[in-house]
Amino acid sequence: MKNIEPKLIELFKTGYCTPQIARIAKKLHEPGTTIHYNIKRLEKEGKIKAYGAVFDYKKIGYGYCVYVFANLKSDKYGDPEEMADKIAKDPNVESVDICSGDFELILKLRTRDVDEYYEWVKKSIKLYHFAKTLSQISLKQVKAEFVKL
Amino acid sequence: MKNIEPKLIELFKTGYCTPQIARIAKKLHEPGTTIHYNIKRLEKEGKIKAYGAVFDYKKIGYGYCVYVFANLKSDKYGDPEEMADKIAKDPNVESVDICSGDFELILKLRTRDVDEYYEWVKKSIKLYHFAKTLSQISLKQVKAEFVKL
DNA sequence: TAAATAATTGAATATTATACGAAAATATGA
DNA sequence: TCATATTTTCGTATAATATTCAATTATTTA
Repeated sequence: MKNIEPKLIELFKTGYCTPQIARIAKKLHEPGTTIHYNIKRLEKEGKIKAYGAVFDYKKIGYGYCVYVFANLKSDKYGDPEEMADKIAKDPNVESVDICSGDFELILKLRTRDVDEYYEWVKKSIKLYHFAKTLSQISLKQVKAEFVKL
Repeated sequence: MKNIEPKLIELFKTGYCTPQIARIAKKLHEPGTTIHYNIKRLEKEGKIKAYGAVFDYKKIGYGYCVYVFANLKSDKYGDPEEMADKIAKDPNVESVDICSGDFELILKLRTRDVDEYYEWVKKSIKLYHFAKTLSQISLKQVKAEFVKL
């Protein structure tokens, strides 16, 4: 068939969704126009970055979830933001945080399985100038993106 | 005024949003009804758990972000899922993962500031039977929930 | 290969978001 | 304090959108 599913999943990761004003209006017992006004303000102020879907990652072939703690090589050590921005573009990376302590970066990574994870690590050591990484594999994802799984 | 904003933020954390079928149809050059059908199937199969918003957490008063690694006390050590489920209900907790290694649990926590974080820790040690915790404070959130911040 | 099941699609309908304007509430400044 | 400006609320009208339905086509199953 047309196999629209993967395209939808890609679009829904960070967008192509919108608030249900009518439902919210009923729920909060306020006029729809008032809800509309308040939402538009939230968006204009930049408080809302995007509307998207939360998936059952196991069911869409991203069941393998790893937290990666990374050190950058000395040439990039002083400027973790440059690498962080580059890593943020990686479609397998759900989150990127810059930290103090033993590691400069904390990543949350989603892949299909161990094999894909291994491929990712090999690629990333070069690409992102990792000096050392420590990984913590999630045995069970109980909650993600504020949604109970 | 009515101060609808906090209510909206609460609703948008895990729901009250919906796909934009018309926009997707245009983007993918497919009929709206086909898009509709495929989305409904994704939902029925449980591949999509929810539609919600991603925020600029700093702007909505949740700018302090901490990764918490936790050990459970011996009485709960053998059954981390029970505690994980309880922690998952915590509105400050964005994610909960059960892990192997030095710590059983990895949490991602969002609070207004250090003070609120400290209050959370004090509460949680008792409430969630933590034996030991290690915290990693995010200095800068570069990406979260697949959205570049 | 026949029958059953699943997926695509257009037309009709129901629902929903949005634009607009008026009124109310709040903030600002002398 | 009062007048004025700005922000927020909200009803009505309209535009846009999702959804239902039924027919057609494609795919799977036996």
